Amino acid sequence: MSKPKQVSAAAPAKHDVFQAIADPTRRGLLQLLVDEELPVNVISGHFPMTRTAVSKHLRILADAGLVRERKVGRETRYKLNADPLRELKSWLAFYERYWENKLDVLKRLVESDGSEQAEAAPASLKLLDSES
Amino acid sequence: MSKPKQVSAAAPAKHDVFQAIADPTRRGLLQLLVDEELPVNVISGHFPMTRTAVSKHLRILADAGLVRERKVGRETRYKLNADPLRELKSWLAFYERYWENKLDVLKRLVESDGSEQAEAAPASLKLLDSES
DNA sequence: TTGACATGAAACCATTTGGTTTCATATAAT
DNA sequence: ATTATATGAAACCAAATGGTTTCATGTCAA
Repeated sequence: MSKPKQVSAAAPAKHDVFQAIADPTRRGLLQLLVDEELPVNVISGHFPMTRTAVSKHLRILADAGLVRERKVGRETRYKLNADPLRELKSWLAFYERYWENKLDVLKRLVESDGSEQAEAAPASLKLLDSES
Repeated sequence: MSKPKQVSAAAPAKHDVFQAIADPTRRGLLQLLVDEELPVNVISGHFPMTRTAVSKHLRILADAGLVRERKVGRETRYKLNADPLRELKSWLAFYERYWENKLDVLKRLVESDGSEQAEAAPASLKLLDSES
């Protein structure tokens, strides 16, 4: 009886987000549903495959929490739920410092010889806030 | 006339980065190689599978450009190359507004003065708690 | 030179994946 | 009440995936 009603957060994530976004069709689905809630019928019209196939992709996305479904009459409408992408973001964040090579250059500069003048740094320093 | 034909030449990406990071073992590999260049032998010691299996994962990562290999004597050493993750980052960036803007949802709600329909308010407010 | 070590390639296998077609069910429309 | 629509579930299938074992090759050490 007690239907937990799927509140917020804590998505069970039977399919993890990494796997969910691995498929290009699925990424296309996310993009399509980014600001519109659409029924399966309409959604599948955008992809070169069966409605059933699209439906299965939607299920995988739903399992990963990336999409929310809502029954309206005889149709099921889906819309994006970007929340689980936060996990991706935090995973990515860890690696960001490893592609900002300029940052490493600066770091080496600062760490390896602190005795020298720090005046050479300004140009490099700008790179530190690279991202908005 | 001379077709630009993939100017960058840096990212052949036979395997795309989305698929490459979909596998947990592969993500583990990236983490392991984050600041150390290691030979296959040592790398495989960290995973519960055959050296050959690890080697194949490394190949997939290499194909996606996420790892660089270098032959040293009779061993092949691998190290992280985070650069291709930029693609992921930019893909993600597009979706960021769809989770950051939950604040905006509230803002819109408050600003519209709720004169039309206030029933949605409590549900929306709940979404705010999902903060990392 | 001979033998041990490090590795990738190949052949093989079980499971998962992405897709299809067919069928059942619930809701809308006539 | 009957028919049409929207959808998911099931059964099925080919290809990809993740793994294994075996083998060949190149390099280091004795």
